[in-house]
Amino acid sequence: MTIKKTFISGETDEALEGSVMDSITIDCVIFGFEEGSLEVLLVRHGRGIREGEWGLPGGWIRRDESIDEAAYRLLNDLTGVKNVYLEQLKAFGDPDRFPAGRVITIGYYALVKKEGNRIKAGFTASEARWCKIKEVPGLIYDHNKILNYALEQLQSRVRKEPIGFNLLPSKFTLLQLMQLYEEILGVQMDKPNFRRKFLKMKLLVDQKEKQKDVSHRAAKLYSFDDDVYKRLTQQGFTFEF
Amino acid sequence: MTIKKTFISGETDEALEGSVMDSITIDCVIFGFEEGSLEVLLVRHGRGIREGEWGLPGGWIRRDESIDEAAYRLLNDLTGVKNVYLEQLKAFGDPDRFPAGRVITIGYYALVKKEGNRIKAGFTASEARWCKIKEVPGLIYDHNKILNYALEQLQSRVRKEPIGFNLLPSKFTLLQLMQLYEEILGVQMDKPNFRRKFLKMKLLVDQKEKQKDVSHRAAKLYSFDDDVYKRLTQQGFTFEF
DNA sequence: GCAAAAGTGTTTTTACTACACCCATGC
DNA sequence: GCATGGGTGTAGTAAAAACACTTTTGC
Repeated sequence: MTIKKTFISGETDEALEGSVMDSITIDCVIFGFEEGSLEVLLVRHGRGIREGEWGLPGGWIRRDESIDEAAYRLLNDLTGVKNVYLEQLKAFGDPDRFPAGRVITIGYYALVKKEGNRIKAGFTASEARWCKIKEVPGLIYDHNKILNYALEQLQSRVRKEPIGFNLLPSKFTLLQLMQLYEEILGVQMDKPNFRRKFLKMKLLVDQKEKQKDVSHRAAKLYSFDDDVYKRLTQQGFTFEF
Repeated sequence: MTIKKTFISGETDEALEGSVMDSITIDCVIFGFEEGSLEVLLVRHGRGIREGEWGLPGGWIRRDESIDEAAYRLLNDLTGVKNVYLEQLKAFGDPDRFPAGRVITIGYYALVKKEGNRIKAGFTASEARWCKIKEVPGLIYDHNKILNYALEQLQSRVRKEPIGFNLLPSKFTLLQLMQLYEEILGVQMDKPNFRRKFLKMKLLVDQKEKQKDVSHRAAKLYSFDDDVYKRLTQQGFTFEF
């Protein structure tokens, strides 16, 4: 049984045949954060029965690249962004998850800064759009299942590793950071307590700058520095929220 | 490129050809706990260049079963035990991880109660043995990498879900439970504080029984009941250690 | 002055830690 | 009696939660 190797990517069958692995794909949950809402990047299905329906961006794995490299390549093709946080979720492989044959997919999730970075959805043949996490429609195949798993993983990770910053602009206020945590974890937090808890970690770098053009007292801007985090980690610090 | 579909399992090539998926395998980290030590089940490699070396048990995925089912089947074939805790880790897919061709493997880890359950290592062609986690030798392919990942996952999970019980006899003492946590997490704990913290959760079922034939005061026996946990969870309880 | 968010101070409650100490059992 | 692990009590410390309050800025 040979499966036509196009379903999301716009590359041609001929270019793919033989150069990629059989029966294994990658699907990627790309998270963004804008105006207080967590969002995910969806693409419209190009061909086949499910044409017009939305799904997660995905593609095939080349024979000479690792699965991490494949995920990174696909992500870069779709969004044009580099240096994003990318991590594997796990493999999804129910026998009937893909109608045209037995295909196992390896799920990934990525966190991207949306500041300025307009996604270049036009790179592939498919249309792409950001969708608020609470408004995600029914997706093709088992993509809702993959998305839910990605959300759980994000909720779990964000409390144990300082990865939330990957969704914020490089300079951000403490309130933005708190709202990000509130949105991801689905909880309400106390502003004063959040400030103290985060500042006590000495993890944030004071940018000696303030917000501009806001109709209230301007907040200090901070940034996250991975070197600072590494230094603290070596001193025995463990991030936990 | 066709890869001979035998490397750990003793099944014949002929029986496998066509019935299983290409280029995707499963490898399973099976944890046990005995005499205060965490152990892992290793099998001796049957054929090929690496003959005689040790590795993780693994096998192929049939075209009509899910990957979870495949892992469960392989686990049952090797150990004979059922109703074990089994969870996927992730996919491992460096291009050169498997010398005879491009094969992606999906890692699983299992927790088994060793009480009485002698493993039936003879079921497959390979020899099998339990190995203390601190004495694991160099393994074939990337199996040490998979094992390390499994250990990290176990350490992470055991603090957030009550899964440690799957490694203990169905009736156990609080000290046994504490030693299990000490061994898995690699820390020393305070006995009185451990007792209180665990008992306060109201998660353990008092078996109204005591140890016998011990040369010290006999300890109460407890058991873990999944229904009790579910009930507590519904009431808003979240396990955390 | 008012609204809106920034930022500080303080009190209360809760959880964690580190011990000291008594209990039961086999040898 | 003593070694071994079972089990309880308690004081001190640190963290988390709740909430009142002051500050800055644009309109």
